[in-house]
Amino acid sequence: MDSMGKMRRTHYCAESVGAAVGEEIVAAGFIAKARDLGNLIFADLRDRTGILQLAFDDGTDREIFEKAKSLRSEYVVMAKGVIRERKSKNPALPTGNIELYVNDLRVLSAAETTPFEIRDEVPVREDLALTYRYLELRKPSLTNNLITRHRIVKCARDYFDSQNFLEIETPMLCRSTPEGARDYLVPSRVQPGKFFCLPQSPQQYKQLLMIAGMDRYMQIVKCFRDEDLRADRQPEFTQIDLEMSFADEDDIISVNEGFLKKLFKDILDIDIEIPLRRMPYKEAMERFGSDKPDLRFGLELRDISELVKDCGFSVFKNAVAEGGSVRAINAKGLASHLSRKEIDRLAQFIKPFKAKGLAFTRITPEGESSSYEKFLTSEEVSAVRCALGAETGDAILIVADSKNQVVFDSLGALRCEIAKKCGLIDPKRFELLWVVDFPLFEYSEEDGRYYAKHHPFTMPKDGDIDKLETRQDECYAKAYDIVINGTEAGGGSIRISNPETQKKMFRALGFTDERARSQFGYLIDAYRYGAPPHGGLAYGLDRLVMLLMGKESIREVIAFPKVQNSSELMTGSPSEVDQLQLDELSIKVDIKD
RNA sequence: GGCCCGGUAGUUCAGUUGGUUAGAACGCUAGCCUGUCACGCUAGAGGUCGUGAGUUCGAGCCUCAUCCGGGUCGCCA
Repeated sequence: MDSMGKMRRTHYCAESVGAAVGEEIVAAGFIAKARDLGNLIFADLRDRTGILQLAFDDGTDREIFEKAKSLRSEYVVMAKGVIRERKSKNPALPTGNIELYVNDLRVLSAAETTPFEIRDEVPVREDLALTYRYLELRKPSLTNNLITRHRIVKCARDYFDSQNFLEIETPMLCRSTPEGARDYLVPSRVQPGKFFCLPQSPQQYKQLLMIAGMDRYMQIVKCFRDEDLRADRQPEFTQIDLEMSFADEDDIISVNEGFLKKLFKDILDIDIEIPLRRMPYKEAMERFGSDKPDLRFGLELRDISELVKDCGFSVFKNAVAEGGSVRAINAKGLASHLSRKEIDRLAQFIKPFKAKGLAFTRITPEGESSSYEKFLTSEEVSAVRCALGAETGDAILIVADSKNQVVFDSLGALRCEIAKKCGLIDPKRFELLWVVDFPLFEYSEEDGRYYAKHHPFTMPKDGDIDKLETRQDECYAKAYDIVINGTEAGGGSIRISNPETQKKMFRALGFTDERARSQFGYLIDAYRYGAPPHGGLAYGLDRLVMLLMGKESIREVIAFPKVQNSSELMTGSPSEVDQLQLDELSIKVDIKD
């Protein structure tokens, strides 16, 4: 093995295009690929910026040439040489017109054959890749994801700094509060039997920072939720968290539209039009069956309850009679994509959303078929078709249920599934919108009580404050979500800053004064000493990066992600700990089967 | 906790109705090669078919259990 000695890098690989032909430079990195042609050797040198081709030939010093012959993939080297034009260019490579004609080569570290090839083109089983994540991260695509993530974080810091936000850190060891996601607990050694929890978000601290007069706060902050994982969910994730004083909904939204505009310009060179569209929650549900609608394609829902409430198809009739609805999607021009077999598959697809079935009509040039029209009068059939604008080539898909939520959930999921399967989504397109006017409460039939849809500090709409304790189902919230391509990228609300309103809110949620005081006493007290009106928003940074990079999984934009059972395969966490550690923390483990 | 999909060479995969010695590509090793860049050519090594039971004359293939990974519903104020 060689040592670097006094040799130091002068250029990153991709930067070498800026060097003059004939200039002597030093580059360093990993050997991506060595090609030995006999008396001519090429080696692709890779660093985080890209590839630079190293060249050795019969003009090369014999000792260096022999060393070059020994190069294998992933060897770590430092190479000094002269930039020269290539005899045969490679237009696929940014540095494809030049190469480094090496006159000094230091092999700094050899490498065993890696468990998988370090190439984007070769897919690797995910658990294997994650076990050797440090190798997978060498792949240019993964490297690029982390670089872009860095640029997004920097963009956020720069923008919010320019808008007078202060970045302030909040504690990672917090007080546990029930409701919401499960907490990760941290035992206190000095107070046996007591626990900290890791923050699900710095929500209460940032509100207290407003009361502290910090005026505008932001933080790039890790958050923790002990819930099951998904493609877009990790138990630890990062938020761009912010809060501002003397602000109402419009102020928060407009500051953030400035951020989003800069973000899309800086990262993707896309000009997004602001102000963004705003859509009330109710409209989002009725048109798209979702509170995070993907607006890159149509397939909107239509309520046909009125048209079929008296029809001869009992499924439709009963759904309406029992207080639910019958809603339809016209899959315009997709009848040929949606074969009987495919429709059967879709009927299975919506089962988890509790839909009992999927009614359909296919209108193809070859003929028509329908699962329900035979039960309807010809007037009813044409009324439905007319309402949906159905014509030859279309397929009508209908879900009926006595619970509207079931209809929304299944059709909402269905329209996304159809769009994905039929290729209706342009991957280069970005559709951003604010979903606003959320209900303040959510009723849990299981528990027989209302829960805060957002959190218990969310300000009701002006005018709804008097209804808090009597008509919970009619109360709306000063809350808003930023939705990008059907993904909730962030959300926030205006907070209650009046102690009287907060008291009402707790009562509406069924909290006794004592329970509110024991859980949130410090916060209730704080609002007694002067609180500016304030509100804020938090982005899911990982999701934002994933969306901007067009990635399918959040794991692709996190350096060391966890897998579905929340393990980290590389280090093997979580793990058992030494009995001494447990004893010191007064913890007894009792595993139930 | 439920449902669905997957696990075969270092990697990505194929493997017919259960039937001889389990294949391919890439990678790896060795040799040749002066313009390659998915280099080319020649030769070679490399397999507990995730694991454990069971059915069978015979299991990569069928059954059961289990482990690992992915997707999803519940869950995520």
